[in-house]
Amino acid sequence: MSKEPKFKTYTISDLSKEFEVTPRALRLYEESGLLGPKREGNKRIYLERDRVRLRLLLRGKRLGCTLSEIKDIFDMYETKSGEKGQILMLLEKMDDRRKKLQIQRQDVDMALEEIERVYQKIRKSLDEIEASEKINS
Amino acid sequence: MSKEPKFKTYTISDLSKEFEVTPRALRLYEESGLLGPKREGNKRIYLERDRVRLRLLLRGKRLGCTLSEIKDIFDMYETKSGEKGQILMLLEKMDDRRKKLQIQRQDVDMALEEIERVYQKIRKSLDEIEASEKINS
DNA sequence: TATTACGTTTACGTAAACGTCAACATATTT
DNA sequence: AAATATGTTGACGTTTACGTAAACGTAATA
Repeated sequence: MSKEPKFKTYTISDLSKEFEVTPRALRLYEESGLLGPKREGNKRIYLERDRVRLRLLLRGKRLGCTLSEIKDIFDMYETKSGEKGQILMLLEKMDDRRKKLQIQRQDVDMALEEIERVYQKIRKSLDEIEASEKINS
Repeated sequence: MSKEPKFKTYTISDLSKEFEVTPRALRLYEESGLLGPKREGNKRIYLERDRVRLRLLLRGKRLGCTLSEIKDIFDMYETKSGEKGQILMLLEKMDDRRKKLQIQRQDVDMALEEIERVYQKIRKSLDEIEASEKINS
Protein backbone atom coordinates (compact mmCIF):
# COMPACT_ATOMS: atom_id res chain seq x y z
CA MET A 1 0.00 0.00 0.00
CA SER A 2 2.38 2.66 -1.09
CA LYS A 3 1.66 4.36 -4.39
CA GLU A 4 -1.89 4.04 -5.51
CA PRO A 5 -2.04 4.97 -9.17
CA LYS A 6 -5.19 7.09 -8.85
CA PHE A 7 -4.91 7.67 -12.60
CA LYS A 8 -4.37 5.12 -15.28
CA THR A 9 -0.72 4.86 -16.19
CA TYR A 10 1.15 3.17 -18.99
CA THR A 11 4.60 1.71 -19.32
CA ILE A 12 6.70 2.26 -22.38
CA SER A 13 5.86 -1.17 -23.72
CA ASP A 14 2.14 -0.64 -23.11
CA LEU A 15 2.13 2.30 -25.48
CA SER A 16 4.66 0.62 -27.69
CA LYS A 17 2.31 -2.28 -28.24
CA GLU A 18 -0.91 -0.33 -28.41
CA PHE A 19 0.33 2.02 -31.10
CA GLU A 20 2.80 -0.31 -32.74
CA VAL A 21 5.84 1.85 -32.34
CA THR A 22 9.16 0.82 -30.88
CA PRO A 23 10.32 2.01 -27.46
CA ARG A 24 13.17 3.66 -29.28
CA ALA A 25 10.67 5.81 -31.14
CA LEU A 26 8.87 6.76 -27.94
CA ARG A 27 12.13 7.85 -26.37
CA LEU A 28 12.93 9.87 -29.46
CA TYR A 29 9.55 11.56 -29.31
CA GLU A 30 10.29 12.45 -25.72
CA GLU A 31 13.71 13.79 -26.61
CA SER A 32 12.03 15.88 -29.28
CA GLY A 33 9.75 17.38 -26.66
CA LEU A 34 6.61 15.68 -27.90
CA LEU A 35 5.98 13.47 -24.90
CA GLY A 36 6.73 14.12 -21.25
CA PRO A 37 6.23 11.02 -19.17
CA LYS A 38 6.73 11.11 -15.43
CA ARG A 39 9.45 9.02 -13.88
CA GLU A 40 9.09 6.46 -11.17
CA GLY A 41 12.67 6.03 -10.18
CA ASN A 42 14.20 5.61 -13.57
CA LYS A 43 11.27 4.26 -15.45
CA ARG A 44 8.98 6.22 -17.66
CA ILE A 45 5.37 6.45 -16.57
CA TYR A 46 3.01 7.67 -19.24
CA LEU A 47 -0.30 9.25 -18.36
CA GLU A 48 -3.42 9.66 -20.42
CA ARG A 49 -2.21 12.99 -21.68
CA ASP A 50 0.79 11.32 -23.27
CA ARG A 51 -1.43 8.74 -24.85
CA VAL A 52 -3.56 11.43 -26.42
CA ARG A 53 -0.50 13.24 -27.61
CA LEU A 54 0.91 10.08 -29.08
CA ARG A 55 -2.27 9.49 -31.01
CA LEU A 56 -2.19 13.01 -32.42
CA LEU A 57 1.51 12.71 -33.11
CA LEU A 58 1.08 9.58 -35.15
CA ARG A 59 -1.78 11.09 -37.05
CA GLY A 60 0.49 13.98 -37.87
CA LYS A 61 3.12 11.58 -39.07
CA ARG A 62 0.67 9.82 -41.34
CA LEU A 63 -0.05 13.23 -42.80
CA GLY A 64 3.62 13.65 -43.57
CA CYS A 65 4.57 16.10 -40.85
CA THR A 66 8.07 16.07 -39.43
CA LEU A 67 8.54 15.77 -35.70
CA SER A 68 9.46 19.42 -35.40
CA GLU A 69 6.36 20.46 -37.31
CA ILE A 70 4.35 18.38 -34.91
CA LYS A 71 6.15 20.04 -32.06
CA ASP A 72 5.11 23.39 -33.45
CA ILE A 73 1.52 22.26 -33.57
CA PHE A 74 1.63 20.97 -30.02
CA ASP A 75 3.12 24.22 -28.86
CA MET A 76 0.38 25.98 -30.73
CA TYR A 77 -2.27 24.02 -28.88
CA GLU A 78 -0.79 24.88 -25.54
CA THR A 79 0.09 28.50 -25.76
CA LYS A 80 -2.00 30.08 -23.07
CA SER A 81 -0.29 33.29 -24.01
CA GLY A 82 -1.92 36.17 -22.24
CA GLU A 83 -0.30 38.55 -24.67
CA LYS A 84 -2.31 39.79 -27.55
CA GLY A 85 0.59 39.75 -29.97
CA GLN A 86 1.25 36.11 -29.18
CA ILE A 87 -2.35 35.24 -29.78
CA LEU A 88 -2.42 37.00 -33.11
CA MET A 89 0.68 35.11 -34.20
CA LEU A 90 -0.96 31.94 -33.05
CA LEU A 91 -4.07 32.57 -35.08
CA GLU A 92 -1.94 33.23 -38.11
CA LYS A 93 -0.04 30.00 -37.63
CA MET A 94 -3.26 28.08 -37.34
CA ASP A 95 -4.50 29.65 -40.52
CA ASP A 96 -1.38 28.47 -42.30
CA ARG A 97 -1.87 25.04 -40.90
CA ARG A 98 -5.47 25.00 -42.06
CA LYS A 99 -4.48 26.05 -45.54
CA LYS A 100 -1.95 23.25 -45.73
CA LEU A 101 -4.52 20.77 -44.60
CA GLN A 102 -6.99 21.97 -47.17
CA ILE A 103 -4.43 21.50 -49.90
CA GLN A 104 -3.78 18.05 -48.59
CA ARG A 105 -7.48 17.33 -48.72
CA GLN A 106 -7.53 18.29 -52.35
CA ASP A 107 -4.46 16.19 -53.00
CA VAL A 108 -6.05 13.19 -51.36
CA ASP A 109 -9.29 13.65 -53.24
CA MET A 110 -7.55 13.99 -56.56
CA ALA A 111 -5.45 10.92 -55.84
CA LEU A 112 -8.60 9.01 -54.96
CA GLU A 113 -10.29 10.05 -58.16
CA GLU A 114 -7.32 8.93 -60.19
CA ILE A 115 -7.13 5.63 -58.42
CA GLU A 116 -10.79 5.14 -59.17
CA ARG A 117 -10.37 5.95 -62.86
CA VAL A 118 -7.47 3.63 -63.33
CA TYR A 119 -9.20 1.00 -61.26
CA GLN A 120 -12.20 1.00 -63.56
CA LYS A 121 -9.99 0.81 -66.62
CA ILE A 122 -8.16 -2.18 -65.25
CA ARG A 123 -11.38 -3.89 -64.23
CA LYS A 124 -12.68 -3.47 -67.72
CA SER A 125 -9.68 -5.13 -69.29
CA LEU A 126 -10.03 -7.90 -66.75
CA ASP A 127 -13.65 -8.41 -67.73
CA GLU A 128 -12.63 -8.64 -71.37
CA ILE A 129 -10.10 -11.31 -70.58
CA GLU A 130 -12.64 -13.30 -68.65
CA ALA A 131 -15.17 -12.98 -71.42
CA SER A 132 -12.73 -14.36 -73.97
CA GLU A 133 -11.93 -17.15 -71.56
CA LYS A 134 -15.54 -18.22 -71.55
CA ILE A 135 -15.68 -18.31 -75.29
CA ASN A 136 -12.57 -20.42 -75.52
CA SER A 137 -13.90 -23.03 -73.13
CA MET B 1 16.05 24.40 -89.69
CA SER B 2 17.11 21.12 -88.25
CA LYS B 3 15.04 19.69 -85.42
CA GLU B 4 11.55 21.05 -85.24
CA PRO B 5 10.17 20.27 -81.81
CA LYS B 6 6.74 19.18 -83.04
CA PHE B 7 5.83 18.68 -79.36
CA LYS B 8 6.35 21.09 -76.56
CA THR B 9 9.55 20.36 -74.73
CA TYR B 10 11.02 21.58 -71.48
CA THR B 11 14.54 22.03 -70.19
CA ILE B 12 15.50 21.05 -66.71
CA SER B 13 15.33 24.63 -65.52
CA ASP B 14 11.91 25.11 -67.11
CA LEU B 15 10.46 22.41 -64.94
CA SER B 16 12.66 23.41 -62.08
CA LYS B 17 11.15 26.86 -62.07
CA GLU B 18 7.60 25.87 -62.82
CA PHE B 19 7.40 23.40 -59.98
CA GLU B 20 9.89 25.03 -57.67
CA VAL B 21 12.19 22.08 -57.33
CA THR B 22 15.95 22.10 -57.83
CA PRO B 23 17.58 20.51 -60.88
CA ARG B 24 19.28 18.21 -58.42
CA ALA B 25 15.89 16.91 -57.34
CA LEU B 26 14.80 16.35 -60.94
CA ARG B 27 17.95 14.36 -61.63
CA LEU B 28 17.31 12.33 -58.53
CA TYR B 29 13.76 11.63 -59.62
CA GLU B 30 15.13 10.41 -62.91
CA GLU B 31 17.69 8.23 -61.20
CA SER B 32 14.85 6.79 -59.14
CA GLY B 33 13.00 5.87 -62.31
CA LEU B 34 10.25 8.42 -61.88
CA LEU B 35 11.07 10.58 -64.88
CA GLY B 36 12.52 9.60 -68.20
CA PRO B 37 13.47 12.65 -70.24
CA LYS B 38 14.89 12.27 -73.72
CA ARG B 39 18.40 13.45 -74.42
CA GLU B 40 19.52 15.89 -77.02
CA GLY B 41 23.20 15.26 -77.02
CA ASN B 42 23.84 15.38 -73.34
CA LYS B 43 20.99 17.57 -72.28
CA ARG B 44 17.75 16.39 -70.80
CA ILE B 45 14.63 17.15 -72.80
CA TYR B 46 11.41 16.75 -70.90
CA LEU B 47 8.13 16.09 -72.67
CA GLU B 48 4.61 16.65 -71.51
CA ARG B 49 4.49 13.17 -70.12
CA ASP B 50 7.30 14.02 -67.72
CA ARG B 51 5.56 17.17 -66.71
CA VAL B 52 2.42 15.24 -65.83
CA ARG B 53 4.45 12.70 -63.94
CA LEU B 54 6.23 15.41 -62.05
CA ARG B 55 2.94 16.91 -61.01
CA LEU B 56 1.70 13.57 -59.75
CA LEU B 57 5.02 12.87 -58.11
CA LEU B 58 4.96 16.08 -56.14
CA ARG B 59 1.39 15.50 -55.11
CA GLY B 60 2.47 12.11 -53.83
CA LYS B 61 5.25 13.75 -51.89
CA ARG B 62 2.87 16.18 -50.29
CA LEU B 63 0.87 13.19 -49.18
CA GLY B 64 3.95 11.80 -47.47
CA CYS B 65 4.87 9.08 -49.95
CA THR B 66 8.50 8.11 -50.39
CA LEU B 67 10.00 8.12 -53.85
CA SER B 68 9.93 4.35 -54.02
CA GLU B 69 6.28 4.27 -53.04
CA ILE B 70 5.60 6.73 -55.80
CA LYS B 71 7.56 4.52 -58.14
CA ASP B 72 5.31 1.63 -57.18
CA ILE B 73 2.27 3.70 -57.97
CA PHE B 74 3.65 4.77 -61.32
CA ASP B 75 4.44 1.18 -62.16
CA MET B 76 0.92 0.32 -61.14
CA TYR B 77 -0.50 2.88 -63.52
CA GLU B 78 1.50 1.52 -66.40
CA THR B 79 1.23 -2.19 -66.10
CA LYS B 80 -0.38 -3.18 -69.35
CA SER B 81 -0.09 -6.71 -68.11
CA GLY B 82 -1.92 -9.05 -70.41
CA GLU B 83 -1.80 -11.71 -67.77
CA LYS B 84 -4.79 -12.21 -65.58
CA GLY B 85 -2.76 -12.93 -62.46
CA GLN B 86 -0.91 -9.68 -62.89
CA ILE B 87 -4.12 -7.77 -63.25
CA LEU B 88 -5.58 -9.28 -60.15
CA MET B 89 -2.50 -8.35 -58.19
CA LEU B 90 -2.75 -4.89 -59.59
CA LEU B 91 -6.36 -4.49 -58.50
CA GLU B 92 -5.39 -5.62 -55.04
CA LYS B 93 -2.58 -3.11 -54.87
CA MET B 94 -4.90 -0.35 -55.93
CA ASP B 95 -7.34 -1.36 -53.27
CA ASP B 96 -4.61 -1.07 -50.67
CA ARG B 97 -3.70 2.31 -52.01
CA ARG B 98 -7.30 3.43 -51.86
CA LYS B 99 -7.64 2.29 -48.28
CA LYS B 100 -4.56 4.22 -47.30
CA LEU B 101 -5.90 7.31 -48.98
CA GLN B 102 -9.22 6.96 -47.22
CA ILE B 103 -7.47 6.78 -43.88
CA GLN B 104 -5.53 9.86 -44.83
CA ARG B 105 -8.76 11.60 -45.66
CA GLN B 106 -10.06 10.83 -42.23
CA ASP B 107 -6.82 12.01 -40.68
CA VAL B 108 -6.99 15.26 -42.57
CA ASP B 109 -10.60 15.83 -41.65
CA MET B 110 -9.98 15.15 -37.99
CA ALA B 111 -7.00 17.45 -38.01
CA LEU B 112 -9.09 20.15 -39.63
CA GLU B 113 -11.82 19.78 -37.05
CA GLU B 114 -9.31 20.08 -34.26
CA ILE B 115 -7.70 23.10 -35.76
CA GLU B 116 -11.12 24.66 -36.03
CA ARG B 117 -11.97 23.92 -32.40
CA VAL B 118 -8.74 25.33 -31.07
CA TYR B 119 -9.00 28.25 -33.43
CA GLN B 120 -12.38 29.23 -32.05
CA LYS B 121 -11.13 28.90 -28.50
CA ILE B 122 -8.21 31.16 -29.20
CA ARG B 123 -10.36 33.68 -31.00
CA LYS B 124 -12.65 33.82 -28.02
CA SER B 125 -9.84 34.60 -25.62
CA LEU B 126 -8.66 37.26 -28.04
CA ASP B 127 -12.10 38.82 -28.07
CA GLU B 128 -12.10 38.91 -24.29
CA ILE B 129 -8.78 40.68 -24.24
CA GLU B 130 -10.00 43.25 -26.72
CA ALA B 131 -13.17 43.80 -24.74
CA SER B 132 -11.22 44.54 -21.58
CA GLU B 133 -8.99 46.86 -23.57
CA LYS B 134 -11.98 48.94 -24.52
CA ILE B 135 -13.11 49.25 -20.94
CA ASN B 136 -9.68 50.33 -19.81
CA SER B 137 -9.46 53.13 -22.33
C1' DT C 1 38.11 36.14 -77.33
C1' DA C 2 36.53 36.26 -72.67
C1' DT C 3 32.62 36.02 -69.95
C1' DT C 4 28.22 34.40 -68.78
C1' DA C 5 24.43 31.17 -68.72
C1' DC C 6 23.07 26.69 -68.65
C1' DG C 7 23.95 22.11 -68.71
C1' DT C 8 26.52 17.65 -67.41
C1' DT C 9 28.61 13.82 -64.09
C1' DT C 10 30.86 12.48 -59.85
C1' DA C 11 31.15 12.54 -55.21
C1' DC C 12 31.02 13.87 -50.60
C1' DG C 13 27.97 16.12 -46.87
C1' DT C 14 23.70 16.37 -44.11
C1' DA C 15 19.29 16.28 -41.44
C1' DA C 16 15.54 13.39 -39.99
C1' DA C 17 13.85 9.33 -37.92
C1' DC C 18 14.68 5.85 -36.37
C1' DG C 19 17.37 0.65 -35.91
C1' DT C 20 20.58 -1.81 -33.50
C1' DC C 21 23.75 -2.91 -30.53
C1' DA C 22 26.24 -2.71 -25.74
C1' DA C 23 26.35 -2.48 -20.93
C1' DC C 24 23.94 -1.90 -17.14
C1' DA C 25 19.92 -1.69 -13.25
C1' DT C 26 15.68 -3.69 -11.14
C1' DA C 27 12.03 -6.92 -10.35
C1' DT C 28 9.94 -11.17 -10.67
C1' DT C 29 9.80 -15.89 -11.45
C1' DT C 30 11.96 -20.59 -11.02
C1' DA D 1 20.87 -17.84 -6.39
C1' DA D 2 20.12 -17.90 -11.36
C1' DA D 3 17.49 -16.83 -15.13
C1' DT D 4 14.09 -13.95 -17.38
C1' DA D 5 11.62 -9.83 -18.43
C1' DT D 6 11.63 -5.14 -18.61
C1' DG D 7 13.60 -1.00 -18.21
C1' DT D 8 17.56 2.54 -18.71
C1' DT D 9 21.36 5.47 -21.25
C1' DG D 10 24.79 5.99 -24.64
C1' DA D 11 26.51 5.63 -29.17
C1' DC D 12 27.15 4.24 -33.67
C1' DG D 13 24.76 2.63 -38.16
C1' DT D 14 21.27 3.28 -41.89
C1' DT D 15 18.02 5.03 -45.26
C1' DT D 16 15.86 8.80 -47.66
C1' DA D 17 16.03 12.91 -50.13
C1' DC D 18 18.21 15.88 -51.30
C1' DG D 19 22.34 20.11 -50.80
C1' DT D 20 26.65 21.53 -52.25
C1' DA D 21 30.84 21.84 -54.56
C1' DA D 22 34.25 20.42 -58.09
C1' DA D 23 35.48 20.03 -62.70
C1' DC D 24 34.07 20.10 -67.05
C1' DG D 25 31.36 20.94 -72.00
C1' DT D 26 28.68 24.05 -75.10
C1' DA D 27 26.42 28.03 -76.86
C1' DA D 28 25.18 32.71 -76.90
C1' DT D 29 26.66 37.33 -75.71
C1' DA D 30 29.63 41.46 -74.70
